[in-house]
Amino acid sequence: MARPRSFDEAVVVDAAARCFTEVGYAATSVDDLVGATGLHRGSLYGAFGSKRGLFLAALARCAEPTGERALDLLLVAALELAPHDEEVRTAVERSCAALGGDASSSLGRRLLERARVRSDVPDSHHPRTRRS
Amino acid sequence: MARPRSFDEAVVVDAAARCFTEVGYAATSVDDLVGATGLHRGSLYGAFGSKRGLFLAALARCAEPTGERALDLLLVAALELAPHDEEVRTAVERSCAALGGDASSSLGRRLLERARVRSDVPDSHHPRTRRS
DNA sequence: GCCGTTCTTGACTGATCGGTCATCCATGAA
DNA sequence: TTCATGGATGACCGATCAGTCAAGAACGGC
Repeated sequence: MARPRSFDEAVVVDAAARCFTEVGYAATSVDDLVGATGLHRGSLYGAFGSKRGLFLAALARCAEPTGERALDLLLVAALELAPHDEEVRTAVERSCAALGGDASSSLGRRLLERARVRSDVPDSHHPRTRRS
Repeated sequence: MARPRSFDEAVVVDAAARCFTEVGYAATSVDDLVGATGLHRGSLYGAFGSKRGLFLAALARCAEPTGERALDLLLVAALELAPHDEEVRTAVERSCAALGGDASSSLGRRLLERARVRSDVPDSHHPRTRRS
């Protein structure tokens, strides 16, 4: 009994995740999320409680981080929220464990790739090394 | 001729950098910067033009990134601004070059350290490995 | 039909945002 | 002593922020 939800939670959370990864957590406004998800503020708050709640939902969906987007969300979580948010920190820890021992280098590589910074010497470890 | 500056620009920029690294760029308000630097808004804007200008000044001071704080500022720059800000991207690139070929792993390691995420298995690669 | 429950809608709030500006003040030159 | 210059001050601005809520709508049960 009661009115059913008119949206697919997974689709909404994915749209939100796209926002968060695009410009970061703090720079994403609830109006942005409203626009991206198609939901109205009330529904968004009814379903997720807060901007942070929606972010946590998105983060929970990359417990097994696969693909760039998941890695980007992990970056945002680790840099913007984890240092001052225990719950986010725990979620990040879990995702990193799933990434294996080289989590930090995967994240570092993706960080610079996302920033479009060319600094990772692609196939040699020393600038000195010459390749034909 | 004219009134001399009453503040040391280096000190002000360092104080600002501390803010930015503490909570990130977007989450740092100009009021925070006013509080941390001791300057008034007008002076801050007179000297640096904008919040972004102050950030750029801070970033320029870690062209040779030494220490955690410089690395943290680099992280913030790379994640929050570089993807959509050409000038920041260039500055990050320069600093990364100074970091050498393992810039991405240094940043990745520091990212998780700062987030207080224990995921870098310190002296074994597999969780299976037992330690006495 | 009617009711209880849950979801939807969007107007609304007070707080805070980055940035501006008129006014005042300290200085060195004349 | 007067003046031009540029820094200091803090009140002020419109825009935007995250979050709330009263009203209406869609359902299942009866």
